[in-house]
Amino acid sequence: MYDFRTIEAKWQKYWDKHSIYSTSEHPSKKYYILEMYAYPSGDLHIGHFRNYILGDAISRFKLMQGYDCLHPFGWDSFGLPAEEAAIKQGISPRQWTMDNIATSRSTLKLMGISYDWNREIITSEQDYYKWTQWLFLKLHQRGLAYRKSAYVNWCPHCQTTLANEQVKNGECWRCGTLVTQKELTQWFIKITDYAERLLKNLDTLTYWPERVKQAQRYWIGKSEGVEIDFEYNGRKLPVFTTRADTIYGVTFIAISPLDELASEFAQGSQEIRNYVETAIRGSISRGSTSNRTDLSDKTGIFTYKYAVNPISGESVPIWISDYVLPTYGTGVIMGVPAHDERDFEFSKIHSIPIRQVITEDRSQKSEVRNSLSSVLCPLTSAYTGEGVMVHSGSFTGLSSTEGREAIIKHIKNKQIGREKVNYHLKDWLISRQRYWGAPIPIIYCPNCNVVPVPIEQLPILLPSQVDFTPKGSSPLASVEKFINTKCPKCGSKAQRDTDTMDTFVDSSWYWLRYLDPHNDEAPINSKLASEWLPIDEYIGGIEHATGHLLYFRFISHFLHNEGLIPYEEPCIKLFTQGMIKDEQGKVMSKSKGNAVPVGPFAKEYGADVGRIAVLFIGPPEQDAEWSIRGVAGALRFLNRVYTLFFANRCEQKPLYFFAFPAKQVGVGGEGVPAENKLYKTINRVIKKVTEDIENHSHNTAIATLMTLTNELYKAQRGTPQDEWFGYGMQVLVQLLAPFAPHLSEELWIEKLGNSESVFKSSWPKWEEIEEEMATIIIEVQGKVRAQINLPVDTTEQKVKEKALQIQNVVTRVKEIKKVVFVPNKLINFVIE
RNA sequence: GGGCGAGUGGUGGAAUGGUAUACACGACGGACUUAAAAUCCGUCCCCCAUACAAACGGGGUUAAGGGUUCGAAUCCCUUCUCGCCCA
Repeated sequence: MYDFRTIEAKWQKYWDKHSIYSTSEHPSKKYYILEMYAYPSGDLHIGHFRNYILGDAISRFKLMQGYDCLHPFGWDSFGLPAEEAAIKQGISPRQWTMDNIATSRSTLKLMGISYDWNREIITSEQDYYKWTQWLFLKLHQRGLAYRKSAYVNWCPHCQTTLANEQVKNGECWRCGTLVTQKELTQWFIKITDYAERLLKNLDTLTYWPERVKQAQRYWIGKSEGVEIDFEYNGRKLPVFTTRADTIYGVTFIAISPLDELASEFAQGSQEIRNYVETAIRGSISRGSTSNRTDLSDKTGIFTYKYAVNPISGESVPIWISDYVLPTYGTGVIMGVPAHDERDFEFSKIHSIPIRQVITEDRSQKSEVRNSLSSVLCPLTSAYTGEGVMVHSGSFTGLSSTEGREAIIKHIKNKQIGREKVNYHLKDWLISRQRYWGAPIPIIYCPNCNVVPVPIEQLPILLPSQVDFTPKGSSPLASVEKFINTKCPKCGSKAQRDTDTMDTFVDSSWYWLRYLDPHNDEAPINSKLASEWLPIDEYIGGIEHATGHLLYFRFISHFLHNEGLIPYEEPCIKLFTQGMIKDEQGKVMSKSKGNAVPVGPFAKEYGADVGRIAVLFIGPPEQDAEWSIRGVAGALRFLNRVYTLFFANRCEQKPLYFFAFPAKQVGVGGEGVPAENKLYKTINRVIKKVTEDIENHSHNTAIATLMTLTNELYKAQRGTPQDEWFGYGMQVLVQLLAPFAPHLSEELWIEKLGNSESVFKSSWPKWEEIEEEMATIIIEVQGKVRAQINLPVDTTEQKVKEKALQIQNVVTRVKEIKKVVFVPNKLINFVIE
């Protein structure tokens, strides 16, 4: 067993000393490879590690291909767990955070990840969050940060508000507590201004996984429709719908309990008041603003009020129901039970009439009119498809499409409505009532109202002596020294905003800070941005599809708009790696207690073994089960590679003395023995491994290297020694370097006698060897019966002749009906 | 409920229209060893095959069933199971 402890420590030191991973000041052929940075919650586990090792293999591969790589790392170090730890353990959040960073950083170093540590960033340090505050001010300056009072998602456990993207199935993304609604005045970022571009640009992201793009499309959720003004008591009651063609099927109006009108109705009736209050508290159902709730438990209450349908002139009852989302459309919906599933359910529960006004299209419209009676049969479920309008006044007989157009025209003429586009995407709520985050740089002045902190006064520092115990308001609110300040405009006594920013603000722009992390003049260096952007490849978890990756794109669009960066879209290729699960199939995480920490693992088995084990486990985009069994295989493989370098496995005579004359090494050398079997294998391996790394099929790349190792063992046994053996050894070490860098470096320098790092060597090139012979499969009726070796490009006639000489073939073939011939591959005789 | 993805040996997985099961794990056998571990070498889908054994023989097999094709793990349809996302 090779001594990985000595070898790994030795080369890590060597790489450090020779600054092998430091980034070029100005790249000539750049490759910006980025892995999602980490939240420092203790030590890293195998699940995190998979992400970094993937990126590291690619980065080293690109390095050897002659790219100037930018491969940085940093810490997403603001956030709740630091505060919780502080409350429990009594150490300061900053201390806890910095300790965790130190542990995790040393683990990454132990695993030999090729980060340029000079560019490390820590979002909770003032030299970073100063610029997060700058970003907020910039957004504010452009009118994209605004304050409003609204019902917002509130996590009772974390005692803070949450963005829509942080509510999963009505539960808090961090702690799983049921999210309720609370009315608060908060800061929002107007991401909806960019909704259209964020949506449209998805089509240009060729190298993003389809499922991420699809998730973002759904999340942005564009729907084109109309707003139609119903009338209540002389007031306009606009409703949004994408199905104006169903307007004659409206049998009720439903408004959200959070709507103003609902509270107005509540004042007149104890019963309604009770309902509205319960609904708001969220105890009736999962009252998140982002989800229309379960179909099964739609509650509601009739108000005994009626609205007028402006097109049919009918009176329709007004209901209050919690299945109406306050934030979607106008917060008021027209209920068309015959043609909307949710309305149908609601009608069934509350015995509201159902009226069908669309019938399936039967191309002959006259036939439709004749069969109107059939429409009167009660529906057993909503018909949500398109069709032909019936019972729709003067619109009867039009198709859904024609009907929508006609109705739009009609409401425009009569000024009772307008065309409207709606999005599911909502503005980004960023205020958090917690301590460990970037303070919002806003001052409230009794005279000047809301005043942004002037940029030159940044950073607004987090005070250190604070009571973090959650009280439902920000811990900063009780720090007199922090809140009391002077108005930057008029100089009178004023108070600071006491909330901190969502940590997703920090992570929306960190990838830009890596370009020039120590710049204290500006957050972003535009010149460097033009040299390094866009990110060539970004690697991270799929769970960020509609959170981070949306904010990340949005902020990139915004900064592009500001002329600070050259591209709208931040990254060309996105790779989402699968999760690591335990043997019970549960996702590995610290909170579940099944996390395998990387640090102790590396000390016991070695970094290279861990790297190979993780990469060989399966296709990187798929989930994988972590098992210690895979480690044994990785260890055995690396040991076999190492042992290959010692004659008869006695550690005296290194084998490199077999040497490989320079003129023969590589492509197109004189007298290349193309007929040599080992030479052919080597070239096939170079090609396969190169292509596999490019496609991120690291598992099969390693399998191919195992095959090469096995072949070299066979060659080593053979006598006389194969003259290409030495070349094979050299190639093996180079191809292995991205995966097992320490061992490769050891063998490259100490055993192969090179004077410079293997990462300074250039990636082996392969020669396409013209095969002289081809193996041709012989099939009868599509079943394999034989195979023969023939010179390449043998004609169909010749192959046929040869094939029919084979016993196994000729006995089956009597009358040939057809012959399928694929040159150099296959011949198939069809007989019946 | 909707959308997307997956289902291949004892296990992780390879093969994306042309020799199914590469590579590894594991198991078994052999070599080495006083012995063990380690290491090296080899065997391992099912049936024909119920005396034992058996391939350079035949047949079958990629969740189940059907279809397209000279030829399907791969493309299409139906069903089942699992996973993720959205409701």
